[in-house]
Amino acid sequence: MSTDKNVINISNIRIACKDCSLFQLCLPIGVGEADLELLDRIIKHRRPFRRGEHLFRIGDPFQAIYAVRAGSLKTYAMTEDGHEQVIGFHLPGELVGLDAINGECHPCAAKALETTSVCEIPFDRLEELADHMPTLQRQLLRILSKEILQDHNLLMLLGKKSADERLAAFLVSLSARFKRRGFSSREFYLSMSRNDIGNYLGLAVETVSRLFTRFQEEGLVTVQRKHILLRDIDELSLRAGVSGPMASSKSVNGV
Amino acid sequence: MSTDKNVINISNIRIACKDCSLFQLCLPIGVGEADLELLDRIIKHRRPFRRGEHLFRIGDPFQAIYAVRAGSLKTYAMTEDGHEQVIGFHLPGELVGLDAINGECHPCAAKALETTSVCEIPFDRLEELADHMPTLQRQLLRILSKEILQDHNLLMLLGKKSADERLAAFLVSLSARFKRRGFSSREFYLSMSRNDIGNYLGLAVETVSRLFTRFQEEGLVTVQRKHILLRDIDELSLRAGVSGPMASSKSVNGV
DNA sequence: AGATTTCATTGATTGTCGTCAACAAATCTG
DNA sequence: CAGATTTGTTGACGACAATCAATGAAATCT
Repeated sequence: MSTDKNVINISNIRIACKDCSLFQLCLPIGVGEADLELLDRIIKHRRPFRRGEHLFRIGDPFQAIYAVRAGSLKTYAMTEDGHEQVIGFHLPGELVGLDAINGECHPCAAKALETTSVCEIPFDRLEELADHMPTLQRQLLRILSKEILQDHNLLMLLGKKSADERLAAFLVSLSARFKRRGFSSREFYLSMSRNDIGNYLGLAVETVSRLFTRFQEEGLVTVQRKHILLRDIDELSLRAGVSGPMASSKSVNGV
Repeated sequence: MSTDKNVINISNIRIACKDCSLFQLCLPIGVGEADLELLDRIIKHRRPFRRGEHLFRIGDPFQAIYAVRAGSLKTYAMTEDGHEQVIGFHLPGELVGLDAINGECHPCAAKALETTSVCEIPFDRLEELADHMPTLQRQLLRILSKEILQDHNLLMLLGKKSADERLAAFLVSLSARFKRRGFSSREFYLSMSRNDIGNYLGLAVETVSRLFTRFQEEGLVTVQRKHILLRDIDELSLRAGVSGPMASSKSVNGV
């Protein structure tokens, strides 16, 4: 917070992929050193984005995909009537911009939630590279497929789950993602606003706020502003799955 | 309906990709005849599936993706508590099973909604083929990306839209997809049940039923069982986008 | 064909969550 | 640091859609 008063020239402190702790998260390829070197060479490191800045906006020409290096960001689209719809939150090691591959320009925007640095991967160069690297090609397909899978999970959440199930699922999911990155799975910082959370989960801000309060009253979490402490992850996981009005009354569908 | 009493040997009446009217829909690649021939060779035509039969179930080992040839099917996943969640409906020319590429087995099931024939494309063979065909590789990425984009659209629908907006959007979307395939965009047959529609749209069956009735009363559609006639597509499109309680009252967000 | 089951429609009622509104806290700005 | 703006919390109220329940219509089965 206090060390980055003066922006220094990033290009000088560029870090190679092979030395990046996130490397196996963003492109977990099984390639040799030589291939990795090639991959590394096309990747651009850009100056960090400040909170609120856009990596790209809706309609921007698609040129590159991005890997989050540090910080976090959100992607969002616009409904026809000008409403923002948060599509996802992205933590270090995650890729952004995959939904633009098909088209000419970005169908959604990416905005930094805090000071965030990313690796820019020009897509045409990546494709060229992949032409001669079957492993990379296959990896790309897997990454996109995984993204589809994640979206399907979110679809289930929005289609079936009640408000508390949604928030519980959200917290549990974040917890797992932080853990995977070596951060605490019990305690973390929510870089997104309540508004963004509600938007993402298909809930009103007020509902999110109330739920945080209720979860806290029930001893599930301790919430202090954007700081979250999960006191009972098991119970939260339970709520994320089975709960709501049906769980108590009777067998839901005979299973 | 009356001609397929005896199942005949499908392998004899196999149709080449290059002669398939759907070819440019399912794999719109810009490849030469020779490449197309290679692609065609790995594709298997299987006997048609009857209504209710599964192409694959949740947890089945992933071996192939499928292109719908005729008929239609639904894909669905299971929530933790055993509830079915319809992920999508698939018309001729659309690919199924893309969310399994990342893993070992299918995360969702695919079930025929009517008598349906598909092309089975063994994925390992497809990858081998793509290793030597950059265009195919790139095409695959684009197809997956498109799928992601579609999921995002559905996310917006489930996250923000009211019940009538959802059904309107559903009908308009189906209409466009039928049109693309050379069928009527005004008049079509809903192969899926009301239950499936509701499940897909995150609504109760009863709500779907009531909405159909209401849309009919308002002269937007004529519904007769599963047969749908769109009387006012423009108005439906309008409802699919802007409507609900906010549209009338005041500017939603200053835009 | 009749019986059984599945599917679709309609009505009555309840509950969850969104909306409106006011307030508090924090962050931004000059 | 004070004022302004954004962001988060809490309460009251109402609406939309889910649930419960009953009936009707098709489709499937024997």
